[in-house]
Amino acid sequence: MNTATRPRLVLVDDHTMVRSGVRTELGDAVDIVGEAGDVEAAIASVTATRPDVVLLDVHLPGGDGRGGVDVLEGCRSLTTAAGAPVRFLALSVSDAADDVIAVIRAGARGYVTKSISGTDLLTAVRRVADGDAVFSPRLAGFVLDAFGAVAGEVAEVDEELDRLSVREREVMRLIARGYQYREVAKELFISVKTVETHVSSVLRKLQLSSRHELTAWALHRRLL
Amino acid sequence: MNTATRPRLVLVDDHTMVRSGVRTELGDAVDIVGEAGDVEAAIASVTATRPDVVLLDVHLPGGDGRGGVDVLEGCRSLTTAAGAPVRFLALSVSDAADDVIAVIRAGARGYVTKSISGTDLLTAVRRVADGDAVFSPRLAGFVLDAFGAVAGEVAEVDEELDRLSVREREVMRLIARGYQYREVAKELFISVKTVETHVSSVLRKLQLSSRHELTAWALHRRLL
DNA sequence: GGTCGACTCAGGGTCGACCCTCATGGCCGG
DNA sequence: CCGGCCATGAGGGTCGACCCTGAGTCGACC
Repeated sequence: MNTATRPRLVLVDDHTMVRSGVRTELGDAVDIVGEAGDVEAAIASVTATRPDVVLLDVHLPGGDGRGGVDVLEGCRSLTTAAGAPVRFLALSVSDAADDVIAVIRAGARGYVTKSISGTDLLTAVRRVADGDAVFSPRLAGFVLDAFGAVAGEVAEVDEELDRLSVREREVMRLIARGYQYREVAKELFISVKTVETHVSSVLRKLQLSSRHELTAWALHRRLL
Repeated sequence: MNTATRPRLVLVDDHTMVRSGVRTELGDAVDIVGEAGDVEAAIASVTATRPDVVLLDVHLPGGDGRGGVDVLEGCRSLTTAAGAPVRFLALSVSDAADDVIAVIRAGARGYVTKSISGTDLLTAVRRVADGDAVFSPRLAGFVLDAFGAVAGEVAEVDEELDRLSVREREVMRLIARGYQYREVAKELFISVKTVETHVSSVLRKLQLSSRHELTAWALHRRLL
């Protein structure tokens, strides 16, 4: 992702008025590829379209009644066509600590309230698409205190990550999760030898020397 | 650890009166093998005695001025003679969220305030020694919400862990962290062949088949 | 048309991970 | 005193991880 292209977006909110408002405010700057008003429809839509970013309402009907958290858990580990993870930006009327914690723990990369301006929302969407963490100022201090400074690290990740090709990123994700070469090969329908080639490139580009270091690296950057 | 034996304890608090009070209240039920009143002395004492539990004051002079957190970071990954990790129970006058979060993130297994009764403190020490997580009731909800339920899982760990010998546990910890056989051998002053033997035993006893699964296992049980 | 990068794959080599068997010595409980 | 568990370690074997060289296709860009 870079700021020149339009992020592909899925919009999840049970209020039609809110969805309409977001569409109007963001307008042509994004590509809205899906909308949903409940948990089930949201999971289906995100799985089908694999967007760059999901704008996710925290309080949502359906599922197990835990709102946006159910959606996050139903969409674990999805990736875009480019191999980047599908990222979630929580959009809520509430700034209660409990809501924030639950949705961040479930994997959201940001949290903003519905009082945000259109231009600020666009900025937030773009930053999340780029892998940054985004929080409205009054939440930032709280969240970063609780979970350690993530934001700073994430920025530098994509510099190194950008040097990898799409295919290399796919291979890297599987290797870091402990897959064997043979398993990666079967998963991606390529030969073991090709997997070796990609792994070698990844290790060289990231200046690592073994799959263990790769795992540690990915773990540290929270890419798993 | 089991409740029949007396847990070996190190007491860290800058107030002599508090240490005296703890000694009196816990009396013969524990074996106090060290005491300290500042960060440096605490690290030295814990490193030297490798107790089952460290009772740690959160606000402590010395170090980098971050109190108990400095002690925790100075004592990373220490183990007792039996191969279990040295566990820390934070003891504080404060129940401010910031204090709790900082010390838990740094690795403490529990947090109680100084208003606790002697019998309750003894229970807390024993539970921490057994690997449980312990928090005073009004903190429990907050902490578990933020960091996920840890307490339940830990109990079942030691059943499987108990089937390993002391030496096997030491080897396992290093392997799970990504050490190579050669590095483990050097670290423990034994030959590579002996490391192989121990690793084989560990994998067989835990019914795992590779170091990757071991890492995942240890990660899941939060032994790293 | 030529170059360049991404993706694909093969051959061949080194080294680490993991397994099995076997052997020694110490310590403990029967 | 002996059988058993533990820690130590050797020999020998299979297989996976990682590296280097080389090479064919395809699409993008000049």
